Amino acid sequence: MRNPASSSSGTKTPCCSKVGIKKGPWTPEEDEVLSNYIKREGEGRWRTLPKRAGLLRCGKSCRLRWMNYLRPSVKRGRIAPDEEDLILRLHRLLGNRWALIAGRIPGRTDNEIKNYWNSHLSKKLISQGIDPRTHKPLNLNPASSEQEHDHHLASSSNPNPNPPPLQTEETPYISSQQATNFPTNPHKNHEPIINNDISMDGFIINHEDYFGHCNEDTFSSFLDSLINDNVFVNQQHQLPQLPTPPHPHVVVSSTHHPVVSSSSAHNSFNYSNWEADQIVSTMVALGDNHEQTAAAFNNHRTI
DNA sequence: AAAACAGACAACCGCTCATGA
DNA sequence: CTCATGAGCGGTTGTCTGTTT
Repeated sequence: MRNPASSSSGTKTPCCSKVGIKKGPWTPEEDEVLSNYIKREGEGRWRTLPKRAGLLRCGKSCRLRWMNYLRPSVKRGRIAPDEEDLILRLHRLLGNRWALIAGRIPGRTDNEIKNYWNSHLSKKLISQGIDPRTHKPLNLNPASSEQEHDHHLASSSNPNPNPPPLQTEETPYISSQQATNFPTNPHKNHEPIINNDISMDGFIINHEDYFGHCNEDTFSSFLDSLINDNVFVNQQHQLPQLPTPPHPHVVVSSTHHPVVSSSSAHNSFNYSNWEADQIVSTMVALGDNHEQTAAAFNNHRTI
């Protein structure tokens, strides 16, 4: 890991430039101190936490260590194939919104997913001829792009044609607890410019019409629906029925976060249903631009 | 056995947003 | 309304580790 004594970039001003603040990898002793303190006092007040806990770290570093490594809910180990598939689908919808994606994958952190994407999935997509940023075929040939696109989408979204059952003891897909972890403050910087009207496959989608009334819960519900594969079933070439609460498949918890019942996730999720038909029709209906979709939701959430 | 290389991932950094004074 | 502060996010860096030459 990093050498604690060395700074990665000489000219940058670190957040914790104070003398005596330790950097670099955490020791088991530091982990224990931090864990014990947070278990005792709870999370939050990160800026002052190091001093109160007796750690020579900056608050940011403590928060990161806790969130990405020490939290009891953090799941260690390899990314399972079903998790990978979910990451792929969510990335298609959301782009590099790692925190948002992580919020949908139990026990995984944004950092972990980001690392996995950069080291595994992006390369995997490239090897399949897919642009990992746009999820569209590389070297687009306008004449055959759609067909090729569909083909690649099908193969990328489900690399294994006969996957094992998704819901297992080891890999719960979306727990109700996880569903309630939907971030309350989705990051909003770096949002793309939104085309108000997207024309694709003969449809005109106006975000004012379709997303103008959406709020965060709606977006969350919508994601849940996509994950649970219950929005576009039997909807070929129809505009998506963006769930306007109350959505029949979403239980809104007391914290106003939609909850996907595990049984629902279990029973309704089926790899075959997530084949090209579903995903492609979804994205076609949405203009096949996950960033625009997500941005549209975010953009109008506050209006 | 040693060096070179590549992959994995923990950690850092700067930026943005939310909130309260 | 403005400013300061805290928190969270995504991009990037740097080190460790395993593999290849």
